Amino acid sequence: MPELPEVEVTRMSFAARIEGARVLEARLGKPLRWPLGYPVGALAGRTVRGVRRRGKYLLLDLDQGLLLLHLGMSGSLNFAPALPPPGVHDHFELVTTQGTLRLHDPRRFGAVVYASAEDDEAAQKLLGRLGMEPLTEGPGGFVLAAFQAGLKRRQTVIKQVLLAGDLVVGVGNIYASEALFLAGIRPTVRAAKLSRPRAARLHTAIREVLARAVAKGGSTLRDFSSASGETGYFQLEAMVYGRAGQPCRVCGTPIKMLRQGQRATFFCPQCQKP
DNA sequence: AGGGTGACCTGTCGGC
DNA sequence: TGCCGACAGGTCACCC
Repeated sequence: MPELPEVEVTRMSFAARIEGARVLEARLGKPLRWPLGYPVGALAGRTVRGVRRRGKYLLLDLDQGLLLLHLGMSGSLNFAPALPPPGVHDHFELVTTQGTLRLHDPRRFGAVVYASAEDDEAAQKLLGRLGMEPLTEGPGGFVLAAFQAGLKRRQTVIKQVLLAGDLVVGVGNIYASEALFLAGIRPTVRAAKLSRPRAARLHTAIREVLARAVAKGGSTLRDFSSASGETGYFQLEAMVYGRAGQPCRVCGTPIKMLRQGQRATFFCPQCQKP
């Protein structure tokens, strides 16, 4: 479910409400992708300073240390003054003075990891290799020249480079197909072979696709709901994702599907040039 | 070091 | 209706 837009929408839906809250109790359910790396009981008494996002990770800053949350493939967060009793797929809970934050994650590819600081080993193991933030402007953000240079270095197919997350973060399987469509680039082109203008168009397309999805409230196709429980955001009309065999919304040519690294890729053979 | 593959885990959907 | 395989939004450890 979550790519960058869904994670960002989730963040915005509870960041202000949890800020300043004191942790009363923390609970773990079934194991997630990694252990918390800290005694869960020791989180009681901490104060939540705020919630940031890095790639698809949410960083819950505490007055001492921080929690890194990842939603994996199937995770979602809920934050409310009171929640119903936890279900079988609720695997982490932070009860605070301002409400309870709960992670629901059937597949358990998600994670909650404690780090004493953002630059400590536990945090850097997860954040250390992440690429540029696509929605951040200026130095330290999604710098066009750095993106173009990064692409030049990669012999792999462009779709895989976008998914890898070490050049630019947050582009998942759906938005990778969508961004490449918007840029008119065939997903099978070798990254290094993209001309500078085409790379620039892709740079713009990535920002547009992600920003639009954030503005629409996180639009990934199925069952996304923000941490305030708002659901039903299916507005993103996918141009290509999941539309194999259907006519391209621009030119009418049937959309094609192929598999790259065991993941489905969709493209328009007419609009997207090799 | 970059690139490719399998692994993690559960739910859902389509076909027989 | 029941069963079974394919597939799903992510990413890492591991090989070459």
